[in-house]
Amino acid sequence: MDYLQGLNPEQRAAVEQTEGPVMIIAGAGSGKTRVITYRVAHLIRKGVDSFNILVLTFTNKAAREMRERITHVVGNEAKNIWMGTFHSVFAKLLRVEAEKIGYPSNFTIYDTDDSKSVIRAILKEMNLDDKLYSVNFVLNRISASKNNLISWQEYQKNEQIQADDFSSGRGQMGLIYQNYATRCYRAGAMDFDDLLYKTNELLKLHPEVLNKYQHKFKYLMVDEYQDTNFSQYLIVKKLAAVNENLCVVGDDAQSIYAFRGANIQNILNFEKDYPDLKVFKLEQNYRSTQNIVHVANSIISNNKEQLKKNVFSEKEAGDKIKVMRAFSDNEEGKMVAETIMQDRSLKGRKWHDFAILYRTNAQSRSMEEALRKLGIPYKIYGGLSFYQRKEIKDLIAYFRLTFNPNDEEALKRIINYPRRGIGDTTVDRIIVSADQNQISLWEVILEPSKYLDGRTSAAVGTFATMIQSFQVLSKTKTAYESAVYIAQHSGLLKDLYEDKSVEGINRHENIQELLNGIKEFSEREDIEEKGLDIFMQDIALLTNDDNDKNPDADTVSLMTIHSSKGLEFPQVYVVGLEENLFPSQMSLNSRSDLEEERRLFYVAVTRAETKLTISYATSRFKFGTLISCEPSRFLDEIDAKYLELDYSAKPSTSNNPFFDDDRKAWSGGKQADAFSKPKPATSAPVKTTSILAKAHIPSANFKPSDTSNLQVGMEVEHERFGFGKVLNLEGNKPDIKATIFFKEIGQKQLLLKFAKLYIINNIN
DNA sequence: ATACCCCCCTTTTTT
DNA sequence: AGGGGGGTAT
Repeated sequence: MDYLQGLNPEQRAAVEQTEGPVMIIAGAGSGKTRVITYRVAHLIRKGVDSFNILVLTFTNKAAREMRERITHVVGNEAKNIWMGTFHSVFAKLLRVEAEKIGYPSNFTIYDTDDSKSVIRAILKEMNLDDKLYSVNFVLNRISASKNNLISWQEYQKNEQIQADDFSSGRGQMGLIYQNYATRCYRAGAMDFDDLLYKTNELLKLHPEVLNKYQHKFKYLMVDEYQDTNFSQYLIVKKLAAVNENLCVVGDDAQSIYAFRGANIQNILNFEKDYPDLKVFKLEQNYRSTQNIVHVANSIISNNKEQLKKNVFSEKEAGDKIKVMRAFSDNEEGKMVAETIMQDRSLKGRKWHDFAILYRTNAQSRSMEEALRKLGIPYKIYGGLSFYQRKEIKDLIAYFRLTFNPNDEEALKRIINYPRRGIGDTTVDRIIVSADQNQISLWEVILEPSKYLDGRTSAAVGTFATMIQSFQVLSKTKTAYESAVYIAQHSGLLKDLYEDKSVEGINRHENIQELLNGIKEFSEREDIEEKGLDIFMQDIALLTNDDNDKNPDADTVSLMTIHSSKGLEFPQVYVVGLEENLFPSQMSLNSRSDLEEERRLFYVAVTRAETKLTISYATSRFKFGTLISCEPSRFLDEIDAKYLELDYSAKPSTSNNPFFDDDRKAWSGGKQADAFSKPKPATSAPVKTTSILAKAHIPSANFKPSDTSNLQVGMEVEHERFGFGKVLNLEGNKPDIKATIFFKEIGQKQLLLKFAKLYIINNIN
């Protein structure tokens, strides 16, 4: 039990209290992960069967790291622990039990894009105004309902909800919810929220199943408990009801997911659910200097509702917190990049000692540009995940359809990609036929001649046969063999291979990368089943940091504050501290939203170990328009004695329409108005005009020639595309397609029967 | 059926 | 600024 030696008394007490309900309030940087991992290790050392332990984390990454650290202490036993995110753990459980609630065990998991697409289709069908019923609004409303375990039936019956919807003119919401749920069910699909919602349904309708897992999971631990929603809360409560060996770990000050349905009350009220609860508070911060901890405390003290705790550091006081003012977003990036450059050589840092944190993903651009200019290597976390790329989603849609032919979103995505002559009209006809005959789209597709006319019916039939061949094949082949076969025979690989543009090559490489990933999976020795269906099972739940090829590379990290939770860096830059950006404009309407923003700021600040720099710009581009910005109210909330203001930046004349050469006005003021914004010359947004691409002006004598005898090598002029040379001709009589290289715009394909071309010469 | 152009909206955060 | 959807010419 030597691992207990490295813990402070409070940490150790929390580790050793293995029985009964336990709540650990862990301040930022207080060794929370250590405590959880050692607690699990301790359980196993004490003789608890690792199969009886369930650990729920917030990210896959956290789960992976914990498992590694536990393995370090207890060895291979760690493999048997059920450990993962709520979504992945209960997806796994649902795969086993799905049939009990009417789903196939190979159900598809719809991601947010799939959900939105379903909603779009429903709105269209119901003829609803998509301004009033915006897709985001509808999805949020459905999501919130599911997270509060309100079924569509209850939604329609609930008077309060109905009154709300009607008063906002959205009386059809209940019906939309019903249609959405029905459609997902029909498609054998669950969305993210369903994974929790349906788990609740399963445990409620099937006491024998509940009982089974209650006895399986004798010990439960939940990390980041402050971020759980009602649906998650109830699953945990039910599973723990028999043994009550439930340990939750969290920090109410770091609750930043209320927008997604997380309920901070789950942690604030935990004591009421378990009166014999043992509470441990971890208050010593081992991560940051005293100055950083003081700043963090002074920020969070502006929030009203919180659990009392006193986070302190015994490290050195450290540097003051630097506040930088820039005059534009680009300049902010430049200042950050330059100080990173300086500090690296001055203090002998590595690139990976630095992190730049921002409120919104859109802010990454100005930072990237600045880093690139100075040749600083960086890596962006979050943003578009590998699995969200179009080409990856396309190939995966083929896989999805192979294993679940009812998956309508997958079907719609690929039925005409690559192009096989099945257009929107045909797809609409298939949908109508399916509705009329009360059958699935797939059933229509299987017998196309019954519902469609000759030419389209043949194309659809070929498509169906192809998918069926994938189904047969995948039953016997490994994941890799099946995947390669499907990528080739769907025509997708060829389609991408033929695209020689930079993006096309990139897409082709991405597909190869996915196939490589599947190959690795196929070659794994620790799993028995290696079919493509197994690989597919939780692919929808993977995020991009699960696909990090080179996690140890020495690069500066860029990410949103949300995705920085749980991480730490010696030097941290928190950028964009401006009103309407941080705090976000959306949060200004309610106290609780504003408090969440403040907690977010708290999270950002507490990522820093030794040096923290905060910056803001007085103007920035938003939606392609330059706007002027005021410093964030959060800056005023920090006690000035911890701050060091750097107003040395001189506004550069380039790209700054606000700057009117009146430099005197820009010198830093006193503390009272230290953050007050210099008045710009213009207060209204300044529209920037884009440079128009020059259009080709046809020659004076331009008149379309007869192109029936057009030959490769001829030089031609097009009304809009300008001068070009014929590279290739293909196709038959009326539908001859010409590939022409135009001087001004590059290669194009034109149908001769439509294109108006003037033949200049006939060199051949 | 397809390709291109224009206009709209976006930007809060993510499993 | 950039991406997506819808409308229109090819």
